[in-house]
Amino acid sequence: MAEGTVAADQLRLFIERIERLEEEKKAIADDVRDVYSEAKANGYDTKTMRAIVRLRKLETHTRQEMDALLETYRSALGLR
Amino acid sequence: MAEGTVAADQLRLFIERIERLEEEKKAIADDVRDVYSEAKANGYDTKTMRAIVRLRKLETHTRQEMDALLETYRSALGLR
Amino acid sequence: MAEGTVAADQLRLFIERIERLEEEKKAIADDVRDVYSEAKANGYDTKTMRAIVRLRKLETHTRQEMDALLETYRSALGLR
Amino acid sequence: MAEGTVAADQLRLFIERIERLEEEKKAIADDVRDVYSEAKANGYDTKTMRAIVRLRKLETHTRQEMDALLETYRSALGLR
DNA sequence: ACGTTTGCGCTTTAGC
DNA sequence: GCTAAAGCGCAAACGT
Repeated sequence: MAEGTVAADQLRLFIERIERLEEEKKAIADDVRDVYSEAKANGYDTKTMRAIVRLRKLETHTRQEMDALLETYRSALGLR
Repeated sequence: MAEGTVAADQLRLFIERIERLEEEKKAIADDVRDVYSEAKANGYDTKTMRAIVRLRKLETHTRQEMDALLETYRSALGLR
Repeated sequence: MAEGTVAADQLRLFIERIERLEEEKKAIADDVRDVYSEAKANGYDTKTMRAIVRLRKLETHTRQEMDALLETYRSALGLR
Repeated sequence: MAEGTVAADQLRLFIERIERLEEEKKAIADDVRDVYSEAKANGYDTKTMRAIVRLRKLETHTRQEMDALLETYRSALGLR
């Protein structure tokens, strides 16, 4: 079998793995939508919920960034 | 137990389900990145690969639209 | 003068306004780079500085998001 | 006054200069958005406009690369 | 100087 | 239909 074919097959496999993963990702995104719909059906305000999720994510990021900054300080000051 | 507490618990569960799903989604996105990295390590150009994935997605979408249109025609014409 | 020409002139003016603004934006981005360079020349660690700027921006966003969420609560509960 | 304080003050000034510049940058980005909105209100398709701006920027960039190459040749040949 | 990695801006999509 | 947020691609910045 020619080398070109091997390479083409390998590339094809990479592409297919990516496409499979992206399908999974989309499926999960749909699940998220479903949860919001279910919450809405139970009388919750989705706009508020989205704001809460966003805020909590932001707080997590801030916390992680603070830790990272501390690490950066240590490195910059040569502490260990 | 007060109704407010029940509602708060339920809301909390919805939020947690969403956050869990978003973590899964992020994990898959990371996997996609890994596949691109692996492909790059095997000598493939990731930018081109991304273009291919995008194109194939578009073609899939176009194909689905064509199928939908065909269905519409069938229904309109009473064919089955 | 034809209408088509008028429209073309108007579009051209919009495009040029945008391009002018984008040049200004780029100039400011260059200024930011210069400040980092100057700080580096004064012995400061730019990586740490960037982390600080990023953290402060994140904290500002978190604060704004908290305010927005509070507003959303008020609206959702019909408070005013 | 301690040296540490001086350094802290100087660092603080650098950070504030950067933050001020980034605010200006954001203000200009908002102006750009406004121009697109105004163009849209006048019946123009913003997506197409963005494509035009992108294309012209690319052409400018290509032109600059050509100029730079010419300069390189001049230097290499000792022409002036 | 180059390659890798991360941050930033843009585009597109989803919600209202 | 418009506004806003999420995802993606690119480019600059860091480390080797």
